[in-house]
Amino acid sequence: MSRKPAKARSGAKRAAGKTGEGPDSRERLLRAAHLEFAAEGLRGARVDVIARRAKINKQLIYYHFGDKDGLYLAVLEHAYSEIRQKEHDLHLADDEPVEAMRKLIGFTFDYDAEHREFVRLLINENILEARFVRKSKLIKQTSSPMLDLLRDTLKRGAAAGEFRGDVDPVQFYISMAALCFFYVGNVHTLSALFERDFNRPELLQERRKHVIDFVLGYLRPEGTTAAKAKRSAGTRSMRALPV
Amino acid sequence: MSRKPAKARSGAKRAAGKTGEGPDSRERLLRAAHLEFAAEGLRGARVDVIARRAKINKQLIYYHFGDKDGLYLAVLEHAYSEIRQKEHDLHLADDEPVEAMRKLIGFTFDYDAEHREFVRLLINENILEARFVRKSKLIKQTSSPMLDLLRDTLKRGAAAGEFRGDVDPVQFYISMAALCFFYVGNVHTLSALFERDFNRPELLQERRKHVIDFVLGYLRPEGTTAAKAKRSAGTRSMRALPV
Amino acid sequence: MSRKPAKARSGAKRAAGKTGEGPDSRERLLRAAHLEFAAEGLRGARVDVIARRAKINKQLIYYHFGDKDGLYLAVLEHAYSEIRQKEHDLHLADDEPVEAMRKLIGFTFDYDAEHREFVRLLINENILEARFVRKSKLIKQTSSPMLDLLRDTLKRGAAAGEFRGDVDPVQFYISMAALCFFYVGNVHTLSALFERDFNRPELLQERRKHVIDFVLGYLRPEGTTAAKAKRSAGTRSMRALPV
Amino acid sequence: MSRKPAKARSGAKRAAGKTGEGPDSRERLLRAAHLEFAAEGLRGARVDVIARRAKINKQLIYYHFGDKDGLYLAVLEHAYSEIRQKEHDLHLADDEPVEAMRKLIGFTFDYDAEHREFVRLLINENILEARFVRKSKLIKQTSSPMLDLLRDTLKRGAAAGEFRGDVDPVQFYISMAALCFFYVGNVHTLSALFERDFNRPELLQERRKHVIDFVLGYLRPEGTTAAKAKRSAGTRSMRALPV
DNA sequence: GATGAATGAGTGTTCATTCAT
DNA sequence: AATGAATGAACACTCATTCAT
Repeated sequence: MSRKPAKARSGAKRAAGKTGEGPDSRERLLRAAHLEFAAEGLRGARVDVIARRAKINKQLIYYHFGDKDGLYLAVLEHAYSEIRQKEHDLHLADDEPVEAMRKLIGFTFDYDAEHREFVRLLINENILEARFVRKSKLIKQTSSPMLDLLRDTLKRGAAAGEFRGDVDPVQFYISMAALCFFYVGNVHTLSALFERDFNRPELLQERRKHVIDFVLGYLRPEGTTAAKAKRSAGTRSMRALPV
Repeated sequence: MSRKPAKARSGAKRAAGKTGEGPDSRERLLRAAHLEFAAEGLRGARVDVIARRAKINKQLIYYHFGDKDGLYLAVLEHAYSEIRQKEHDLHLADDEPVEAMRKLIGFTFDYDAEHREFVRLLINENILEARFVRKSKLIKQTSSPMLDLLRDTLKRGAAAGEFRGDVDPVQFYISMAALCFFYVGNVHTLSALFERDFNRPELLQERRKHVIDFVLGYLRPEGTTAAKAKRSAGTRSMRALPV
Repeated sequence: MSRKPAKARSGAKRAAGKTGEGPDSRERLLRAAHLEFAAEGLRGARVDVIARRAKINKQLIYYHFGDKDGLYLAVLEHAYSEIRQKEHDLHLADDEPVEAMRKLIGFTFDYDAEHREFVRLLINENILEARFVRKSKLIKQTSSPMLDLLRDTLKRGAAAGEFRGDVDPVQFYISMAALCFFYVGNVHTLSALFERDFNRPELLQERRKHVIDFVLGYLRPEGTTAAKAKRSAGTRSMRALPV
Repeated sequence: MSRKPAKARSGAKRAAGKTGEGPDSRERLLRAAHLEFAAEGLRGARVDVIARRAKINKQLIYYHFGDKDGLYLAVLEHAYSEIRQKEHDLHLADDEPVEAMRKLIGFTFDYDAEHREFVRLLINENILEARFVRKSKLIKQTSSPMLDLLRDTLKRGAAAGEFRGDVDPVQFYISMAALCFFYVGNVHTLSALFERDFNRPELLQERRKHVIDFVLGYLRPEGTTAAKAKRSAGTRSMRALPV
């Protein structure tokens, strides 16, 4: 890592994807690096291990990405891109506010639960004080649409008398993300302290339900019964809002 | 060739505290290690750096703690102990439910915000899959009292008609911890994505208020106005529930 | 923290020999390691010293042999291979029994005397309780032919009435090896105790003669005069039977 | 070892033995050191391990023996002394030549077989090029009587027509020692190569018999039948001639 | 694109030895 | 005589990176 600065080749090429190289060594490399960086962190990850896992020669990493940092950034951008792509396919604006919110929370939870390497990657990026996210325009550009969407949903819900009216969208977004993310990210210490395995499917579902319940419980307008907010807490798979 | 890590010394002595040996190198060592492990993780932390910061000879680390892992475990246990000690001094059971809850949330948030190294340590411990927390009886033993206390507070609040009655204490605890912890732990990526500095004092206070609001909003019994739950959101510094 | 030794490279290549890479760093490495291990033992040998002597980068040792143990094993196998190779070129079976035996003893003595590092290596390997010899199939496989040859020679000699008939080949081999090996291996304490330098050429020759005399003296069939066994005790350089 | 030269306390005291200290910490220390040095060699032996095994404080070693080398020398001298003491109690001169020789060989073999740590110590001392034996007057002084005794026995045997007359006592001594010592010292590689466990009691006895047979076979005067030399090859426990 | 060999700067750990009491 | 704490100098091994082809 940053022992001697080298110039990364890629750039435009990186975005362009495969240029007809072997089967797809670049893809394999990114995948292997993603797993290794998630599991070990930037510093902990070993270039040799990544190369071995991707079944490529170590030098190729330097050829493609300049250095370890370059590879890490590529992995991070790739991971964000993937999510944004999936988000693009969702149409939350078409749903009613409560239903949209339910979907949003459920999807966020599910995505975190099913993509622990991604959660790990974000945790690691915070340990690095977001050094790479800050560097990447690509990543930052894609976060505003989701906030706009959330703001709109909250507004529609408040107008319909289904949500309370004093909700700050940014704080709300952070809270919702927190309720999902924290559980997945801290599952090991939680499991150790409470002496149960929070990764068991039943407990995951229990948590999922609780999170939806928790968020909708907060969103209730003053004087509203919670009962209404309770039906069909299990709707799944829509859209994730990564941190 | 394999080298076998030796066993660490002390134990009883460790708990007994300083024996009057001047500037107390052992204390300095733990403090320096805490900071280094929090900043760099177990693997990333450098034994040399810790020794230099503690102004002791590197070998002394091995003399006192056996190896790097031993030092890490000691730091972890020390960190948990410190909090438990502080908890012991608080008397949440003496307060009314709503007030107690307010204090609890406020303190949790404040503790996380003021002890980022501790938050980091826990994040890192999760990256290690809680390998060390699981190993430590000391740490696990001290988690149950706090859960009992929380359970009791929720029960009292529900009985008084101030809290909803269907709250699972464990899930609730995790959620409350999440709302505080996540903000501190992920402040860098959040700041980068939303392009503002979430560490600024005003934003910290705004978050603090939001978290209390969010939790109490959820706790409202059905049909209750949120207004009541809003007064005096600023009570500070009581008790933290670390993960 | 535990570090796991990596696996060594090559294998086939190792046997294949140099690939034309100039001064052949691998060869130099083995030679340097042989000397260092012989002089200092496995534990006492210093990787840095070996690297310096071989004029290569220390890391290369790990690249080629995995770890210090791997290098030691390679040296051991290389040393045995060399001898076996030399043995292959000798044709003891073509000689008359007494002459063959004389050659065999002389060569064993000479080889030990001229390859003290090899003697040292074996001594060291015994200190290690033959941990590496036991591990190596290569080494074990090549020991049986020489035993067969010895058995055959003894049989031929007995049939011709030149050797006694009750000789156990294994015990005999050990005894012959002992008479040569011990002198070389313990030359320093022997020299100190008897206050003379047993490494002086005349003393070496005296010993050589004595050993041949001793063995042939034992081999005499009952009732035979020793005189016959005495002629031409000086034949040299044929075949060594290392331990 | 020789990192900073320190002055050993002992000297006269060392020879004088205990001066009324604890139970016998000095004895325990020597015994523990003997085992550790035999097993690991001078360099390989660990001062901490010795201290732990002897159940004394590490510093005491430095108090008593100055440094590691001093302790090693003390162990070596102690080991030699012990044997000389035992030798003193034997009265080989009283036996008939053949019987005396038989006893001598048997005892040498038995002593080596039963005191492998001593064998190891000597091997190690040779690796050190007899640096310490050479330094020690005590050790050298005690080797001549045994050579005189051997010379006398050979002379008596030759005069009686029971031994050949051309035997060099020094070479003979070395050969006899070799036949015993080598087997014990190289038992591990021998066992590995011949794929049997040469430490098994039956094989030890077989070897013992062979060695006596071998030596007496050599000693036969010209024209003598071996049969005579064969009776009662099993007499035991008399006197050892260490190297 | 792709590869094997090579390298310098660490990195955790060990060890004999000394200090202060 | 005895002890716990402290230290400097190694030491085996690792890792990101570059060279030559």
